[in-house]
Amino acid sequence: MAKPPTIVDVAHMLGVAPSTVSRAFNNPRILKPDTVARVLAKAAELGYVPNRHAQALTTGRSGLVGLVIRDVSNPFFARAIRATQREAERLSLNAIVVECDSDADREQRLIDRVLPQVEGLVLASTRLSAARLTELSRRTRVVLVNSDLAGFTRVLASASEALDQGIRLLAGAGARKLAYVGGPPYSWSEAERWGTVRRVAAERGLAVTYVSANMGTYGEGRAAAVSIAEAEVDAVVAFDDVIAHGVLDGLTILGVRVPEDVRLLGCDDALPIETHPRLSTVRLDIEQAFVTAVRALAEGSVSGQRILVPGVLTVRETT
Amino acid sequence: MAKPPTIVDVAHMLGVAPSTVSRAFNNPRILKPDTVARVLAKAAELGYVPNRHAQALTTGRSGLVGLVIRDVSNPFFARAIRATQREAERLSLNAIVVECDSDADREQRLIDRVLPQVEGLVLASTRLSAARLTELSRRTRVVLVNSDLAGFTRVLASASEALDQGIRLLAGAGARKLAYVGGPPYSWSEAERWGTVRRVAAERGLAVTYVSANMGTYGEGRAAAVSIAEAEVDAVVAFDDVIAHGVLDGLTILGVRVPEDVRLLGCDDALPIETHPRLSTVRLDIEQAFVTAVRALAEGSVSGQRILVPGVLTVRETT
DNA sequence: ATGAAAGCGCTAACAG
DNA sequence: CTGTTAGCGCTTTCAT
Repeated sequence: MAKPPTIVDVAHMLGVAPSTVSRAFNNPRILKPDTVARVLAKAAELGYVPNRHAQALTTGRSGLVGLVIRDVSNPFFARAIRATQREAERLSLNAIVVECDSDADREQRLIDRVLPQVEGLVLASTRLSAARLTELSRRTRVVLVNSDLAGFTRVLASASEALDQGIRLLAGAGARKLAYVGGPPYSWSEAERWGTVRRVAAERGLAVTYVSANMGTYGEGRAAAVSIAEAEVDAVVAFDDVIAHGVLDGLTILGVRVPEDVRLLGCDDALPIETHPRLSTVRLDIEQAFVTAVRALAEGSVSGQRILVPGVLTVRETT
Repeated sequence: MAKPPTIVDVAHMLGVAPSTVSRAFNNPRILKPDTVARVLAKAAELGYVPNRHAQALTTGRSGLVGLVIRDVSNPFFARAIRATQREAERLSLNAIVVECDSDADREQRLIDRVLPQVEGLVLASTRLSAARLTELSRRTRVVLVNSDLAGFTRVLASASEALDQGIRLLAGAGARKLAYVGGPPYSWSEAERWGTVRRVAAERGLAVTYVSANMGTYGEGRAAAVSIAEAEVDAVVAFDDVIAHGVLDGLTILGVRVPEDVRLLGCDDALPIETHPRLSTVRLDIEQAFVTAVRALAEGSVSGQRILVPGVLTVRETT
């Protein structure tokens, strides 16, 4: 692994100053076009590539953003990672992905570790307290996704409107008793979804049973099917698709037919596989949300604005 | 965002040399314990954190490794990302994740972009040619996962043995005609799995039909069910679980019962959800594979060794 | 339009 | 044990 050529090597070979080489890359317009061409040609010939560490040291810009998520195995985050990376790429940035397991202390620790290398952080469904976030935002740029804290720039992938539509659809089909299978407590998404379900159900005069699936796993969803069957509801709204599929499987095992006996609505639409019957869900525009977040980071707008990205109701076979 | 304190600030406040502060962090044993304590205390008081860009510039070590994968939405890679990140964390490294869509040119381009910032690269199922990889390995450390190129350090998550067992199980249960639904062509995993299926089938005197699912999607698996049903096989081995579930769904739609009419075996065991009936599969030790890869990178062993990590047959309800 | 020189924050000889 | 002194490779005034 030979030591790569530096800006000085290129300069010497051409009999120009190192600063000229630097300018050929960063500010070519102030140079004579011919000079730029010669520098670029020689650089290519030598295989010169700017040393990002040196650049970072002088400019303070590392070209890195951090993406902090809870759980890589949740398909929601696959779409999040992809969108973040694509947008970063477009902005000549790279993304560091950090998984923190819904554990605030671990999250803080990992953030402290990446902090010195990144230009900014996208925090998805963070568990950090407002105080810690305020402290953090003094050290780096921060954009929140799916956390609604005033004062911070935040992007919210909202299911509310689509969920409203979905419940009206359920009610229109004759549903009178509803179950909502909730996800991670204290998260903004959970608050929004449960809030919407409760409100719309009340408006329509539907009864609602709350069943919890705190960790948001498939197994919890399947276990929840038991209480759901006991409650004799006509429809189930699940926090997300993973839970919804658990419920679907659990219900099937118990001999409850979907959608004939019970209708089922999920949320996210991120699974790499479908099932039979195909799950009706709220398709969240996760890509849009994370692209927006990365852009806000890059623009460095300390705007503190609140951006809502609505999902759309996607009716398939379980409603 | 105030400018953070530097090593010089800490040194001045204590009346010691900057190098002493540096040593208190990097080589405390050569310092008087009392000195170390004073430096660390003052550093903590000022909120001093080493500037990684400066460190990277002087030492040449950025504390970053790159993980290059094909497709974040494939659950295989969720386990890969998690394992890589955990092991990196343990080694005081951070991981940059890059998704390249099974496209060699895009892969090369993205690699060139991260190259200047990383200490090494883990390439999972790379599409890069041996020539390009050789060229790459002159510029940075490279460890391959699921690519078997002599001369490179490589870790292979092998399904062969477990698949062999699985097929014998299928044959023991009376299967005579087999279908194999293949995944991404030219990949090592595909070659290994298809090779094993063909070999073991021949040994046992089973007929084998090859059906392809090049992109490895659920939809292709479901589509493949048609040819599978036509071929009137008794058992199906799928390249991975995503495809297997597509096949399962497709077969169900066609009225073919699993496992009563056709038995089904997947590979990977990485899905965040289960289905009904639960899929029998080969559980790959993806964590072990990527942990090993990261460690090999960090150790910088230019060993070029070939490490096999076997999977285990996991019998559930479809065989 | 280009060169010279200083400095980003840190580490690593080399002294003592 | 600790201080002094050079850089690492690049950008950026300030000159010319």
